Amino acid sequence: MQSSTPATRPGRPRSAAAATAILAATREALVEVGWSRLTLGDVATRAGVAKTTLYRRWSGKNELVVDAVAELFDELELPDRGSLAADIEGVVLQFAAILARPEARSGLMAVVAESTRDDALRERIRASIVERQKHLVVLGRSRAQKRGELPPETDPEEAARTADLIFDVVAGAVVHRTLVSAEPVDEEWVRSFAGLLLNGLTADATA
Amino acid sequence: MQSSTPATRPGRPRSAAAATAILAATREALVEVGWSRLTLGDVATRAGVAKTTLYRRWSGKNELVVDAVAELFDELELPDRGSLAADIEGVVLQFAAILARPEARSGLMAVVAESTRDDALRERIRASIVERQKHLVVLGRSRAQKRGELPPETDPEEAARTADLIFDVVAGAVVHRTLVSAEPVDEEWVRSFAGLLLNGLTADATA
Amino acid sequence: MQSSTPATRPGRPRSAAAATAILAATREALVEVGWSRLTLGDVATRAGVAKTTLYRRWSGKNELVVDAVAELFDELELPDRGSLAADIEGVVLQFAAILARPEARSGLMAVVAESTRDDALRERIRASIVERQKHLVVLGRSRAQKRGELPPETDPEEAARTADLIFDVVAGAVVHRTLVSAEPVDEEWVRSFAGLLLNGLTADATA
Amino acid sequence: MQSSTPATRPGRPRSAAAATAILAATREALVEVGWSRLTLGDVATRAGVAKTTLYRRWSGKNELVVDAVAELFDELELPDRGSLAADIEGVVLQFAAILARPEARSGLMAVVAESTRDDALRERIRASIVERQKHLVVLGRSRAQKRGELPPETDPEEAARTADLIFDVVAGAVVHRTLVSAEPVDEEWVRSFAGLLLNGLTADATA
DNA sequence: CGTTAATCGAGACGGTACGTCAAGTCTTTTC
DNA sequence: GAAAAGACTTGACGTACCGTCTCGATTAACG
Repeated sequence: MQSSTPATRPGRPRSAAAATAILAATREALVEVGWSRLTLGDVATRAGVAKTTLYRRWSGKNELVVDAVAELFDELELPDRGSLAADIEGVVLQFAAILARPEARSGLMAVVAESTRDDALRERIRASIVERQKHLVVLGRSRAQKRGELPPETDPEEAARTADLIFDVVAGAVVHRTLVSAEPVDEEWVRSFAGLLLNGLTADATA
Repeated sequence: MQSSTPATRPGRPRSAAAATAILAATREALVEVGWSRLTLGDVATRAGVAKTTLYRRWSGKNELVVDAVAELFDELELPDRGSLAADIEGVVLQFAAILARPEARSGLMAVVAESTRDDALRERIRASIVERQKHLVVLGRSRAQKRGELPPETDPEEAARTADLIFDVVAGAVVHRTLVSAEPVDEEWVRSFAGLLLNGLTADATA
Repeated sequence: MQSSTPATRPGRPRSAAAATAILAATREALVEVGWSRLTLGDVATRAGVAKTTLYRRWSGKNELVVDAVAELFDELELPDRGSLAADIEGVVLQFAAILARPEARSGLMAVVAESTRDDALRERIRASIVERQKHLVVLGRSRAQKRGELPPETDPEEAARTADLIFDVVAGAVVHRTLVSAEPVDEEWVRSFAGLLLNGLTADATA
Repeated sequence: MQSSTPATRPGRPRSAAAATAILAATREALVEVGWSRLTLGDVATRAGVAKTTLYRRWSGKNELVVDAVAELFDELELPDRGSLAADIEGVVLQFAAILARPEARSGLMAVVAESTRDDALRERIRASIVERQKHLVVLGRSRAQKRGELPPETDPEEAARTADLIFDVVAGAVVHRTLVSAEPVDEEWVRSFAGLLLNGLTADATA
């Protein structure tokens, strides 16, 4: 039944603590020196681990940082705030808060940049970060539909396309505001943005 | 008065052709090897120039790539297509076409990533790329106002904030769709996105 | 009396075959990759043995190779060819034949080199290789004395010194010819060398 | 006429001081840590030079050590001591004195060992060390011939073969005595050895 | 028309990090 | 308790670029 992961392999098992320490050390190094000056040797030292141990588990800097950053986004959640507008504002603020942390800022765009020439890396980003958070959009919509704020979807394919569009707009806008425009994602901006998005969605539905 | 750019400095003047050749070589290298494998030595060789010459004019890889990529975005323009929706769709498609080119994909996100820890670099990006294209938003809006599609703005400060918001939403969404989701910005997606944006803007205005 | 090899010790007994396999694997590896690229991990793999087993019996590469090479020199013997000249020529040719084998060439000088900074290793080489073959000189001399080719020795201490000298001259000349000058030890050279040595010894004796 | 070595090549010329410092540092390191623990990084540090500078000029540890050791043997000379016996004893003592120095002991046998699997290295050793010192044999012989201690040679090819034989015997015996037998090359041993050699040569000539 | 001074090419330089490899140890389960 | 298996720490490897430097050789404007 569990044959894919044999109960016990021969030889000394991999230290479970090492992975944790390495990812934490990676984030620590991202905070202190940023992506481009981050070296795997330094990460290994910080984690109290040999460089070879690190290379045994990750194929390089890119993959390591994706995993280290992905854990940050697992904090995101969507508490029910009573209205679609409030839910959007809430999750946007959470997202912005994560992006404000230097370990995310430094690493995220860098691996996205690298992924433009590395399909495996892009897939890893998609699987570890993007897809893992996309459920928030689906959850928010279904709540809004229950509340009657949005009409029930008819075509499931169309629904998936819209979810993707919303995700691109929300994530893209917040990232661009934060990293490119370098302006704060404060309550005022979030209200404007959520208003724009909400009107777009509801008007769009009736159009 | 001529102190800012002295008419003639003593000594041999800098070769005008060199700068052009270097920027072209940079884009060529970006296409072939991407950002992370791009080396200034290679760029110099491609440009038929000594490394010294390159360093005399740019302080490093980041600054060089910003300049090389910035030129790409100067192609953007906003021909009058008769309606706000058509104008938005047109410029989004143009923007997506540039982002589809490997010299832009590889370089743009990378320098943005670097800029999270380098204020001078971020300012250079803002000045060379972001601000230089933001006029498109202003131009589009004023056209739409003339056509009566959008109400005239009352508060100029509010107008500037809205222009920034629109820019972040448009640029962010297209970049995210292209580089993170890695899905094509085709006519269907553009229509959906422009619809969302347009409804958001007009409904927002009347709300 | 059985204390040296207790009939049954607790636990799994050491495999007797392992030592043989390891030494053979060492020689095999010496032939294929030479001393400097020989790794204990590779030897263990070739011998079908875990690295741990190897380290349990030898303290390192040097000791292992000394043992592996020493076995080669046990082939040397001194059949009675009827005259001192013929005996010298015979043993020199045998010695040269062993030195011509890659497992000896690669390993022998390397461990000698290491032994210049490792007294224990030098002693191991002396005991395993040098002293074990020095009896050939003594045997050859006593035969020549019986034949009347050499006068009987008077001072046993002087006799030991002369034996050492002969050994150094013979072994040194052959090694130097083979490994440094990289010229073949063919019959012509052996005849010249044996002639030189024989004249030196007999003239020296009468002088 | 001097086109083989162009007067000035383009680019920054190589530092002359670097080569000197590197070879001296190599010998220093040989003394302190020996061959097997000698690392090129350490040599570079000791020489106050970057590792790359070292690799730009030598292809590896072997070649570097050959050059470093070769310089030691340039001290050898053959002052006229009045008789062939005295000349031999003198040069043997000089040779032994060099071999007694740890920088020679550690390095010499090691590169010879390596050369058993590297033809280019063996050739380098031959050219830098062996051939460069072989003239001592030729010089000693011609002096002895002038003195009437040795008959004039008739066949030049035979003369060359004999010179090679003598070199192998002398160098081989001293090296073996010093490094393998690990016994001192003192005046007593040298007298015995020179006697053996001298008798062998003169008797050989009359045989 | 010959200074003069900054440019240009070339390439060596001191560094830093790379990703790999082997050494020798330690921690598992199996025999 | 020895053995096979393999993860572990350590440290050197040889390479690639970095950004700086030192050369001789141009190349203009200025005197």
